Amino acid sequence: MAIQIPRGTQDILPGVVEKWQFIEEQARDLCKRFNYKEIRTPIFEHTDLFQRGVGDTTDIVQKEMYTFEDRGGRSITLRPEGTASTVRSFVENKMFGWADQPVKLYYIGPMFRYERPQSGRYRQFVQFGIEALGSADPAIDAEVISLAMQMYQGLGLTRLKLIINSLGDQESRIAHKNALVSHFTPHISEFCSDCQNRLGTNPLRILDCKKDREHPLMDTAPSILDYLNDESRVYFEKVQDYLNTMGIPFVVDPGLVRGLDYYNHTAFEIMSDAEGFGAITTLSGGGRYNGLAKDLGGPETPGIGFALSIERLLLALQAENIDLPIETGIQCYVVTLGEMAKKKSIHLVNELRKAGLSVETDYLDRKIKAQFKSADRLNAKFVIIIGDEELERNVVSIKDLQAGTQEEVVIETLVDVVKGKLG
RNA sequence: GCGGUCGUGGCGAAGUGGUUAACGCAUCGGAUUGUGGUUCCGACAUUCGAGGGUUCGAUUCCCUUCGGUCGCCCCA
Repeated sequence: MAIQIPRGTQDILPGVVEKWQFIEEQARDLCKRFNYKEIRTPIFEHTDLFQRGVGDTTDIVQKEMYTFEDRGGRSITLRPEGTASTVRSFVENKMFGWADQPVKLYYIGPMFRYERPQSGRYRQFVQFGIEALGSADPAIDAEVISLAMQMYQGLGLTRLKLIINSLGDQESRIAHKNALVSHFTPHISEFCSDCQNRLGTNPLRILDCKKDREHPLMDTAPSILDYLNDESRVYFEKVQDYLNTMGIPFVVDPGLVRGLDYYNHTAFEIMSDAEGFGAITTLSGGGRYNGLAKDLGGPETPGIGFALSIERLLLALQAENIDLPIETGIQCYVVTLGEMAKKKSIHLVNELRKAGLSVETDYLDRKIKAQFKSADRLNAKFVIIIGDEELERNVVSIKDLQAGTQEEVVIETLVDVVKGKLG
């Protein structure tokens, strides 16, 4: 039996890869406009990075990492997300000392999580993400959110829902956490086993639980928004102000809890509410992580970022019936008839390509009819016909496939004539 | 990690415990000996995901396994 692709991965083949290229171009273009520079970090890192960066209690670290020992006995992990690597690189390369601050970076690349695949979820998936390090200005939070929204809107998506929340600073978080513990503790036995564990590890996540959603204590649970200290509250208000100023609609959801430990202050998620979308409606997520650089051994540096998955973006496009303007087709197809013509065509094809044109020809010794069929299927603008008969007169024929017209030109002028026709 | 569902030619898709596994698309050849997208004719699965079992006989029944797909958990 032939070897199969590993579970949860996919081959992206011609015909679809053009969509990926288009989206990646859009992302790069967008980053250029927002002045984010690309960073490329390794696909694998030391396992410690994610344990410390993403957080030991998170599902990602506890059950989803691709971890292995290399031949030198080091514990290595395929990156499950991009922020930890980016901040590691920021610290390691002392970017905090760069002249231009804040440092604004973006990445596009594969991430790996060991999960059961389903619609919109793969074991290897591609994230496009940005990180802005070195600024604690709420305007940067708004900028990151704006870039994320523009990425989707620029591709034509409309069924978008932006949800934001504030997780507050350290002080606020502790106050809220204590309030949650005292709220849930008396009745914790009525909750699912996951939630009973969460009470000790990360009580915030109880609010996220789908199973216990109906429990009366959920609605009355203390909201983080009521525990924000003045500084955190003002910060969050400013972020909202800026979003309003830019005309970006959003909903504040105090229940929005991001699954990674490093988040504080602003957290946001963009979802699709398009019909026919799968169960997973989150298109992207992001937030602020002011303590992360320090946790990873660098100076205290504020940071914020977000990441989106290209796979889910494609699903969203499909759900909204949006076709990307993908260009297919070639400019010339060279049809040959006869031995002499074949030999001559090799040269002409090469000349046309050197002149910058996209050109294809037959390599299967097919009959004329089949060669024309190929040209048609390849969506060629022109068919250039080279036959022994023409060669004797030093000409070739050019046929415009769309118009159906055909004319003869002197061989030496072919390249110029074709270029002229293509404008 | 748990559950539902599915697995037949390049693709889509019928089908039945029994001698030749429908059909559609695509492909190739011919009608049209040097001209495409239409039409007509012809060709194209020692084989029904893999392994094992039941049976005189299995693609069809059973078990195992791998994979797709959808959902739970969680996330992008």
